[in-house]
Amino acid sequence: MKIFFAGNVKCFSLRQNNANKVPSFSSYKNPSLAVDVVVFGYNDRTLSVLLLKRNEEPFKGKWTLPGVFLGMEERFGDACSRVLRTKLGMDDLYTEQLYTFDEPSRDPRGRAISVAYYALVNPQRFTTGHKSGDAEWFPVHKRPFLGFDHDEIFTTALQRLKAKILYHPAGFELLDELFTMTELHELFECILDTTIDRRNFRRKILDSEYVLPTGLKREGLQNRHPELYKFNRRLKLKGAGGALPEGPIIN
Amino acid sequence: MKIFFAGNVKCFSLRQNNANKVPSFSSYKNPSLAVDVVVFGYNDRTLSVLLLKRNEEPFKGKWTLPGVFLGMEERFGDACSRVLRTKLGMDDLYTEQLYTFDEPSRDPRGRAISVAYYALVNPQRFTTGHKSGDAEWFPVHKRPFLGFDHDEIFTTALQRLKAKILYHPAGFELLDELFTMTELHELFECILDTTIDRRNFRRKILDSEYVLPTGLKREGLQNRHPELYKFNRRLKLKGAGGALPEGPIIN
DNA sequence: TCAAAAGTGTTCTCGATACACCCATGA
DNA sequence: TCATGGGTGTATCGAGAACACTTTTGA
Repeated sequence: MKIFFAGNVKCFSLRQNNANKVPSFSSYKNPSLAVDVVVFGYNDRTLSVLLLKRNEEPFKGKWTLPGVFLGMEERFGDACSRVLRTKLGMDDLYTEQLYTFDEPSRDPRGRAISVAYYALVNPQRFTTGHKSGDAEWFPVHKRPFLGFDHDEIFTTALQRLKAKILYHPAGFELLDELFTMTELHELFECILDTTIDRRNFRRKILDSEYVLPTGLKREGLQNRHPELYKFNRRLKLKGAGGALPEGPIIN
Repeated sequence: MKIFFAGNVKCFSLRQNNANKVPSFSSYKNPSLAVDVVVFGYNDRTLSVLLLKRNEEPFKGKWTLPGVFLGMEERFGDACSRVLRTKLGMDDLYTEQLYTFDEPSRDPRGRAISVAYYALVNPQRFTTGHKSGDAEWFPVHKRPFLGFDHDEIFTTALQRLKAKILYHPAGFELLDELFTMTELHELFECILDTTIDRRNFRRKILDSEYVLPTGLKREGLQNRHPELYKFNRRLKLKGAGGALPEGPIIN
């Protein structure tokens, strides 16, 4: 076994492999790896985040983001899905890698690196079936202080979400399969924390190809029955490497 | 010592600490951690990337991004700076965390996770003093195929850079302290790989507060001496959490 | 018949685009 | 004096912002 850069312990070591000339790592003395997930939900005209109450030290009794430690053969994205499935009973969510947090003192137990993800979910899809009874939705503006560095992670996620929905049809993941134009409008106003002219918003969305009319109407309300739309999942995204649409969804 | 989630090896373990009730990690059997850096340089109207030729297996003889393994107490951002300083003799560059790459087979030696950064540099600042003689600039459109998953990392970085310079005054880091409007114009055309009307670009930049006139002129050319500008480093960034200016720098 | 929300249309303005022209310099 | 790039001005067009009116529904 050989440690490179003598005098400064590195996060790897090499073993010579006899079969071929490619050496291989011996996994040894590396920081712990974790995934933390900012789960955003939208319901009742409110953007919320799902938090777990810790029942172990450190930060026992504090609210934190759900997370897990990475499996030795596992990918971060899979660990993220595992958090959602195991701890929250959620499947098939929109998820995106956010940022990697590595402040050495972020976990008092020792060096732990967290690759943060965020997920978008329509909470009505998962009203029952939490595996963990300690999970609770908090409106983003009324959330408690979080343990670890999770306040920073959350803030980064919210900032990313705000920037994202302007250029990418991710926001639709927060709504039901069918939704009215007013519901979509309120969602954008809520996430961006601003007001948008209702009529200009409608025209902008309809002129784009993000949304398809269904001919159905939402009934049972006290007023005129609004038309129901659905997200156009066959939309071809243009722009930088197919990652972005041609222009902003709204301004 | 106790391994949680028995039957599925996790990337951490806990030791009870007797002094208080906070357990601590024993660093053990975790994937190797590395930092890889996409160094962008702009010179002679060309955007280039700095690559290193490997003289060890795996990928011996192939070009790769410069990188290092993370020190046990080191932060990724510091490791990134260490790459630039130690391997390339560069200091004080604009750097930004890009993405974390974790494909299990990305390194044939074993599980290795790479947190990728990109850096912007004016190559003329570092024409001499490479610590490594195997470093070479390649125009981004004439680069060779890279070892490991570094083609994917590079592509992600270029995509990010293109999106970034539209909304954030990062591009200035690629130019000299003083630059002409034409040089700035050519930089944007080069990175975005498009043509921009020279006169509209000038007005847009001057109407913004990204650039300050110096009263100096670039002399020694064969034509009219163009005015020199400098980047306005006291610019207050507005928008989402101070991360973004009010609107796009150009469209 | 009335309140409340949904749906449609019009005007105005500002910024982006597409241009043409003059100026300064060294060869 | 001329080629070359630098600097300035202007007309046009379209998208976005501001805003008013009609329609549908249940109470």
